Amino acid sequence: MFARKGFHASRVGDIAEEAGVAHGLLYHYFRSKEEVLETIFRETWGVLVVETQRIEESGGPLREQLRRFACIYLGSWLITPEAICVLVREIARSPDVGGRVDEIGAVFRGLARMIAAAKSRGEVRADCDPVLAAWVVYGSLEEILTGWVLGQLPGEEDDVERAVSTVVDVAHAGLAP
Amino acid sequence: MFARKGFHASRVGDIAEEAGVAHGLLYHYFRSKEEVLETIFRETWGVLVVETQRIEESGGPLREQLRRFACIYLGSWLITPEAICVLVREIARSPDVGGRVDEIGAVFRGLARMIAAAKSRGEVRADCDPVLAAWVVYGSLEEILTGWVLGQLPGEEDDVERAVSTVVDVAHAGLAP
Amino acid sequence: MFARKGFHASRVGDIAEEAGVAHGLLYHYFRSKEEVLETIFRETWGVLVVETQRIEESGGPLREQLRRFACIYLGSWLITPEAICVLVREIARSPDVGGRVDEIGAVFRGLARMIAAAKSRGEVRADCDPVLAAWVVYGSLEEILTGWVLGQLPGEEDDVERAVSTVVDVAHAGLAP
Amino acid sequence: MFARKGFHASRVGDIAEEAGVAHGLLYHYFRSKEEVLETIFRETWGVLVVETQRIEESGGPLREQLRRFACIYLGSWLITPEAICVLVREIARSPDVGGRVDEIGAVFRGLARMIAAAKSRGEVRADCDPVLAAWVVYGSLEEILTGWVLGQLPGEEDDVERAVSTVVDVAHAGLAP
DNA sequence: AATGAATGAGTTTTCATTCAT
DNA sequence: TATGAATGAAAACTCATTCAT
Repeated sequence: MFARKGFHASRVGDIAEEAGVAHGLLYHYFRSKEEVLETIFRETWGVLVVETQRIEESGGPLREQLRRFACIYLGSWLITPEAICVLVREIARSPDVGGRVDEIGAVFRGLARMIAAAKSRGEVRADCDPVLAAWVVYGSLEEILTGWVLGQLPGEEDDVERAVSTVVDVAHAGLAP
Repeated sequence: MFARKGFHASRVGDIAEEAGVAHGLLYHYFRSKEEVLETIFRETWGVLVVETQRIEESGGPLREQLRRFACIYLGSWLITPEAICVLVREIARSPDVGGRVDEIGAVFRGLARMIAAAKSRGEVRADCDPVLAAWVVYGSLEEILTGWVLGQLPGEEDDVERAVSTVVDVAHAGLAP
Repeated sequence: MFARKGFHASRVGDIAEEAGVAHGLLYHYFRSKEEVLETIFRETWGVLVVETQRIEESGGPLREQLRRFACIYLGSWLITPEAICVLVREIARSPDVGGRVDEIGAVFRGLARMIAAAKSRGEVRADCDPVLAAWVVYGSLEEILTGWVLGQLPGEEDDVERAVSTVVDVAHAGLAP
Repeated sequence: MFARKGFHASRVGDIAEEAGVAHGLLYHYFRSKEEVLETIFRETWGVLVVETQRIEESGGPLREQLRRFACIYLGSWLITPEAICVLVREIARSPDVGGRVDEIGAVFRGLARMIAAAKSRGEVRADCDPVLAAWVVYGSLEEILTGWVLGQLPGEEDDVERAVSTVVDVAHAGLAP
């Protein structure tokens, strides 16, 4: 529902109808409509957080890490496009991100640490701020997701692969000394 | 109002109060609350569209064009931060972008044309898709704006300059052959 | 405006626009929108009141009086159809007739007196209540006007003549001893 | 509520209060305030339509049919005076009859057919147009209802009987050859 | 006489949420 | 678990009316 109509335009009744239950029942499982969104966010984003950690911990050359990160991130479009819709449109920049900023930050910080580590290994230019670089890389990925969500960019399986390569190529070459 | 509380949380009465008039008067000048947002979008985005065109037409090396583009785009944060807030949070990815997708697309297409032209001049790698590259570059910029809007990234004058340099460096090096 | 859209659906601005002036000017000539309706009523109805009095005073056989009454009443459709629209739809039975009931009553009482007088001359059945009869006659006329107003009955010039004859014939024969 | 204050002056809250529920509940059962009126109309008018058909089908001399019609019609004043108020004041001639004109027309056409049939049996004058005659008869009835609704005419039980007799006498004698 | 910006009371309608069953 | 009638706060929007100019 949220993916299709957006959070505000989706009525609790719509959600319940989609689920095939009476709307009252929704309140057995969620405290509020907001909590439904919250749940979608946590379930979707949680995966990305965990994967990001795993990538960070597993080490390896930056290029490889970036590739795995981009794969997870952009690849989720093929697995759960509706969740990505909600993430992109309702969460990432909503005026209510407030409460979620920490969990989102976790991914950013992980990415920044990877870049910082790579920098200390000499894989990244000395004049490059890892934090800013993390935002640049993340922004590239999110924008491409947005293009898919809005139907502005073709988002079939091989488009996803091409997008991964493009982002990784640009980011890697862009950061390299 | 929209910058501070978001579109949905802003009541028409709030807007009118901020403007120091009765809420009824708002309907002399705008057909609806939605149209107020629409107007903010057009006035803010229009500038970017025009500037993008100008940059495209003036030619020059890609690096220079990217720098000017990033300056305009990120620089607007220092000039009209509230308009940027609204752009980032209420417009770029709202479920109602629908009607505005064309005007937004104009900037993307301009950027893509610049990259394509540079590619034909040999300034860009042969295996690089200008359209995807445009999304990558644009995403980098918008994400940084988002960081500022959400207060996650310091956005003072010299931060802006650094951001411009970072994005331009990464993009240029990332796209170069 | 009232004839076309009805009192409630007509905005003061519509009326002013139709008149080719700014809506503020309306309040130089009328105290309120309601007073515009009031004025239409008085100007239209006043004629009928006067004519009814004249018919009553001039005497003559009932049939002749009925004919003149029906002519005035139904004939006004050809002269001022819009005023009749307003009369039929906005005034005669509106929940606000309250204040106008007296002026409307004047016509009814005149008609009833004519019938009573005719009865005393032996032109009307002895078991006939002149007041009820007046309502019957008046109702016949108003219903036909209504038919024209609603476009349910053809209301061209000769239809009006036929209607006059029909009502007069039925009423006269219906009341005669 | 509508009978007492009229459609426009009745607020949704009034109706709900009268019904002893919260105003929001009204929208569970009706799509809008307008639909409440619509429902009253259908429920009230439907009875008259059915009865009119029955009278038409049962045949018999015109005088008898007119009497039954008048009884149903005027008699409803004693049974559901409030519904009649609404019918007379809010529906019969409102600027929005538009959508109801067909259902109202059904009664008119039935009445006209009865008169036409009587004419073919020689019970009605040859120069009488059944359609116009139907409007005349119907108008007589509705005007008397209006008199009761507006409190201009006494509407007790025996007044109703007298009114029936008066209308039937006038109509029958008025139409007879 | 004329304008139209400005006012703000008033009204319908929506919809998340509750809760008796 | 499950229902859906019931609630009522909230909000957008309308429009008659005023009044400075």
